[in-house]
Amino acid sequence: MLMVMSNPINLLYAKYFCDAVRLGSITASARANFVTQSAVSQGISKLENMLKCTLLARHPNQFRLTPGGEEAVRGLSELLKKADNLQDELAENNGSILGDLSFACTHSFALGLIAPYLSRFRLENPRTKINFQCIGGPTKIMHLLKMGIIDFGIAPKVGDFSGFEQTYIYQGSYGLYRSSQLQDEKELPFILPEPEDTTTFKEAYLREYKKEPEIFLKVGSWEVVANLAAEGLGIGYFPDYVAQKKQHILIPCYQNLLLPKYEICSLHLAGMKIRKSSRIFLSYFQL
DNA sequence: CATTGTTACTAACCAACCCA
DNA sequence: TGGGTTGGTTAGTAACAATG
Repeated sequence: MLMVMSNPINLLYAKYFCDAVRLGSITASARANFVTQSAVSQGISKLENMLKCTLLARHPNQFRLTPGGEEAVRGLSELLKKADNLQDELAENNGSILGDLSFACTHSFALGLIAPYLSRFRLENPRTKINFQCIGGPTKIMHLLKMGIIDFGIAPKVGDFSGFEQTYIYQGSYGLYRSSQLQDEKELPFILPEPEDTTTFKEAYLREYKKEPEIFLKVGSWEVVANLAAEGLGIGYFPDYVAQKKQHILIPCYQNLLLPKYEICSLHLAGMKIRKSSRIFLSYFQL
C-alpha cells in the first residue's frame, strides 16, 4: 500500500534553519539564502510544526537552540548533505560539477597557508560557493563536523581524532625565529605558544647550553608569538609555515637545536563521504 | 536619557502553481 | 476555472544595544 507522509520535511526550511544555526542569526540566514528575514522566521516556524518540535528558544533579539533543536540540526544537516551528495553524483554523471566547498581550519593555517589553495580552487571552479570558516582549534573543528556544518576540517595533528578519518596534507618543523633587525640573539628571551607542549625545545636547549631557557612570555596563538618576535620582543617558537609569511622580518635562529616536526591533516566524520568539491580542494595538498 | 540601528516576531497580503 | 497550498513580501511592533 502506498504510504503518504502527512508532514514531509521541507529541505528548503531545513536549510534556512541550519544556516541560521551555523551563522548565529536569522537575518544572516536570510541574507545567505537571498530571502527576507521574515521568510526564514516563518520557514523555521513551519519546520517546527512539521517536526512537532520546538527547535529554537526565542529571546528578544536572539535565539538559542533547544535540546530538540540540537538534535534536529545534526539530523537535518546530515540530510542536507546527503541531498547535496546526491546532487553531486547526478551532476558528475552529467559530466558537470560540484557542490559547495564547506570547511574550517585553524587561524594560523588560514593566515599562513590557505590563500594560494583557495585562489587556485576559485580559478578552476569559479561557480562553486565557498563556505570557509577560520576558528580556534581542533576541538571546535570536530564540533562543526559532528554538527554537520562543514564537510571537512584542517587541523594540526594533536590529541584524539577518534571517530574521524584523517589524511595528512602538510608537514614541517617547529623553529625558533627572531627579528631580522636585531643583532645578538643570545640576549633575547623566548616567547612560547601556550598551552602547547614545548618540552622538546626546553630539553634540547638544556642539553645544548646546560641551563634552562629564559622564557619571557607564553601566548595562546602562534601568530601572536610570531608578531611579538617580529617586533623584537624575543625569540618565537612556532611552525615554519607561520614564519614563511614574515620571512622579510623574521630569521631562523638556534638552528643547531633539534626541534619536533608537526603534521597537519584533513578531517571528516568516519564513514561519511565528502563532496567532490572537497576532494578536488584536498587534492591540491600533495605531500 | 533620547535616538538610532539591529534583530526577531506576527499579521495581512500576493503570485505562482496544482488539482478537481 | 476557482479554491487551496506554498513560498514569498511588506508593514507594523517590540526588545535590546550602542551612541551622543
